[in-house]
Amino acid sequence: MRQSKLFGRTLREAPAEAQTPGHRLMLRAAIAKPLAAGLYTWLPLGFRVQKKVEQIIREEQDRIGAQEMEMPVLTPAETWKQTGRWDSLEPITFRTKDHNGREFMVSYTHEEFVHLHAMQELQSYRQMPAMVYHFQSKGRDEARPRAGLLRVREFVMKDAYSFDVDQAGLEKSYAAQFGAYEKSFARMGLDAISVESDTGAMGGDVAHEFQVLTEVGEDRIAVCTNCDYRANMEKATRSADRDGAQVAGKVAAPSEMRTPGATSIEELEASLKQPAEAFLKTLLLRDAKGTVVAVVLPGDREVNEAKLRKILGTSEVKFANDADFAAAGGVPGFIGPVGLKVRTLVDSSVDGRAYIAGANKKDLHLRDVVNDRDFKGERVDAHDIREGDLCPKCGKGHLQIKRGVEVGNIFAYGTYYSDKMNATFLAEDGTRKPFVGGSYGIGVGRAVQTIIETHHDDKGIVWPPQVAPYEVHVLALPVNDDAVRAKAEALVAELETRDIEVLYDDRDESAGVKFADADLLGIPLRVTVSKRNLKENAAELKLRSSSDSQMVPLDTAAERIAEIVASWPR
RNA sequence: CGGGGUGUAGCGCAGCUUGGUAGCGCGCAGCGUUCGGGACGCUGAGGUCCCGGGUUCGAGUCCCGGCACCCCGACCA
Repeated sequence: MRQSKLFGRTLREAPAEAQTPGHRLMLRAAIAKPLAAGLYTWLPLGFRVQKKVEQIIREEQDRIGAQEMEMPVLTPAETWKQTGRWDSLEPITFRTKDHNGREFMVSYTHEEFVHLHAMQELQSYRQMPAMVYHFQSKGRDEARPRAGLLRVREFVMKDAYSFDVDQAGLEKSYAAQFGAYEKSFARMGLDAISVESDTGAMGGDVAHEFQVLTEVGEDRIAVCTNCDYRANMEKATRSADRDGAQVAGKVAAPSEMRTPGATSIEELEASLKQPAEAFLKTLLLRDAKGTVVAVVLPGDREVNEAKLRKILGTSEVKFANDADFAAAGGVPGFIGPVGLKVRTLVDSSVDGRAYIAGANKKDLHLRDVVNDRDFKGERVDAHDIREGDLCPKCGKGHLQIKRGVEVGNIFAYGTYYSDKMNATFLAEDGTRKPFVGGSYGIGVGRAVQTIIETHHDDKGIVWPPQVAPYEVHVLALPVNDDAVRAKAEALVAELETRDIEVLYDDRDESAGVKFADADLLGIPLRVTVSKRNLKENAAELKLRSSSDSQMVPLDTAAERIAEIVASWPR
């Protein structure tokens, strides 16, 4: 490919909207360009990277026996209505109608439709296990697209679906996908770790996310310093780090104390000279239906909304209003669990000690409040874990909070969809049984930008060879020198006959511009054919990932380059 | 959806306070000199100043309304 003809120019300065390093480099190196908020066009260089990433995923899916197919982007409403997701996905999906008024959704995911096909194609247990996948665009009307390709409104996902006869089969399929994911991400140069995750809109119980730890990520991940425990914050738990021994017997009954104007934990800490953990924090919240619930936590803990939503089975948790307070018998600023007339959830981090809690009377708190003696509630895990908490798995290591980009996820949802859709097969015993399934997604564009986020230096991208848009970048210096141009073009031609992917910088630009652009584009091997090098009848070879270079005789340069390219991982 | 910010040439920005013929750098085109780390000179092209309404003799600038984009949060895979 002649760089002078390349559709896509490099930029010396990044557009102002670009925030993360990868986003800036993606725009400067002409990988992809925005069309509207959260909608991106792949330019030719980026398109090649996307296709290479897809090919790696494809090979690993094929290796575990998944079969590639393709389902449409536009999907009919009736099927979504069978599983209830037509309504539940309403806020974040794009919808349209055909000329007859029939409703469609731009596919958000394809569980419903792959089940529809499975019902027709998989009639007998003999045909399972079965796995299919496709690369297809997904539409998601994100409230806030951000950071280039990291969160967009339309993107290509590899989504795979497994169908098994029972739970044991599903576990095998799940493990196979897990392995394929590890291989896929490693091959594309991503250091992805698996973490336990919430199942969100997909339903089911078991789920893992594959996260690449980087500061630009928007997910928060708890990672143990000692063992392999890692979990998304919306799922992470911790080991109790203090003795929860019941001490109620030695503690006096609650007594009132005056705390005028102290309506927050901070004010109580200051006025009573006690640490935050000596207090009980009581939150009065209401769910999407307006049902009110109280959540009791130690004063030094925050509630995790994702956990709470899951516990309550609701899509939304808001603070209660004045009427809710009145109905529950609480006073804002002085609310406490004792005597509260509302469903009460007590977080697992509340232990047996004597706490100071709101008295549900203005300017009054209670001291010596003990859980399960002075108040009772359902025990739940609804708190945010934080840096330094004890690992729930090994009990020795401490948890660190890191940021990550979710590049893939796998869900074992079981019969969640087949039950709702009555999707069954004929089992060995002659009865009809529901498919036991899982779904497995990878965001291709997000993976590409994450590769850039984690493979660059101050000059530009440093592509892992396996996904680089081209393998070799040949620079002619200067291109209007007849001898230089002739030698460079001969070399390019020879490399291309060896099936090496070459970008040839034939632009009439200065050396500085060409070297700077080569660094920016990040093609793994740079080959300079110049007037200077020609005096020694040599070409200079330099790896983008290294600062060293070597001179090789021109007549054996193609051979040497082919060796280097052949040595790269595939 | 809440909070904040920004819309002026392909990109980065100034001009707006105090209304009076739209600028700078990079990039782009032509010519010449250069040619191993973002060269130099000369000439030139390129703008519905986000959109609509208003005030005014006159609006990029002031007022009203809208839209778009970015950031933080909420939400979300």
